[in-house]
Amino acid sequence: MSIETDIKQKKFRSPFQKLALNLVYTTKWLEYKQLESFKEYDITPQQYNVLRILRGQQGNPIKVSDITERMLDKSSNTSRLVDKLLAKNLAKRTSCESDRRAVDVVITEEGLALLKVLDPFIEDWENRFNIISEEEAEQISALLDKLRENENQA
Amino acid sequence: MSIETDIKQKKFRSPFQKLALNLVYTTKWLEYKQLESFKEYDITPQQYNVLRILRGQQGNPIKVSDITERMLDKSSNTSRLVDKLLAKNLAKRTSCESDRRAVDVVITEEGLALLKVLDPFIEDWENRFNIISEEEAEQISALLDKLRENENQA
DNA sequence: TGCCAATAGATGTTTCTACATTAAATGTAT
DNA sequence: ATACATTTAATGTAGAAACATCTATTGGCA
Repeated sequence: MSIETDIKQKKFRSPFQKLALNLVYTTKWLEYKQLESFKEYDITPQQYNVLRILRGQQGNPIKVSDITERMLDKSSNTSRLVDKLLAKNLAKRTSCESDRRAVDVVITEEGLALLKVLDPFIEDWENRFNIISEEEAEQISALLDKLRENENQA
Repeated sequence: MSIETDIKQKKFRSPFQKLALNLVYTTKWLEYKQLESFKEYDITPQQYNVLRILRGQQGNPIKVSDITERMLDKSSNTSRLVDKLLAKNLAKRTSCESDRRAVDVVITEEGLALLKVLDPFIEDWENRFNIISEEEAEQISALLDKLRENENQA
């Protein structure tokens, strides 16, 4: 369905306004789908994001602040997210020797196992994107990067 | 900055995964910018969304359920959002005569005045999108619409 | 008409987010 | 070496979101 139909708005101030609304709308839609898939595994998209970052470390510990750097939502409270993962035995926390302020986090076997269960779900809804071509996907990505370019301007 | 740098991830499973992450990341960035602009006017992006819908009615009342239909985030609790607007005298609520379950909502002069103050901010950050062409903006919008197409599949 | 499902919106509750503050450890400049 | 700013993570708190439930009203139909 077109964004016009979805939010029942016929006219937009500009193609840029339309794009901004469409970006927000499409992302909400995407997050909602994701939330739905994850619900039965009792994990939130944010927690999943952290888990995937941990897996990406391939066994190496990573500091809480470095997790934050890699997150999609950098304003989220990583410390408490890690708490949640600990409570479910999906991650381990050990104090960092080289810097005793820092805390090292590692994914557990249980965490890896959960990701393995979730992977097909994720791939499924990523594959839905096949409705557009790989080139188009790359192109949108590049344009999105461009939109964020003048971040520190004005 | 490229999404690779922003989330410190060099490789993606596919251009589709990269796009999915970029969509979420870019929208978070956008919402954060918006939140920042609105903060000094003590209004949230959601409340702003409702206010704009009310203004779009050009003086005609609109039911709470119809507001929800037009919102970007349809899962939000419109009833309480309207409460917030009432508390700030930005909207009025009257019971609907034809259906006593329903509630009619109208924007106040104060609400219109606030929107008028906010408009330039919004236009400013929409105009940043000028970094891409109008055609490109339209094209991304169209592709986003396409991505949401198979909503009810699988 | 009377019954029951459906709808509209309000409200209760738990969890999460945003933001500020705190506490400990480290870096740095004198 | 000491003082002070900075960094790192945890925590406190107010407000918001997510989700279920409740109440009132309406619509449909036997």
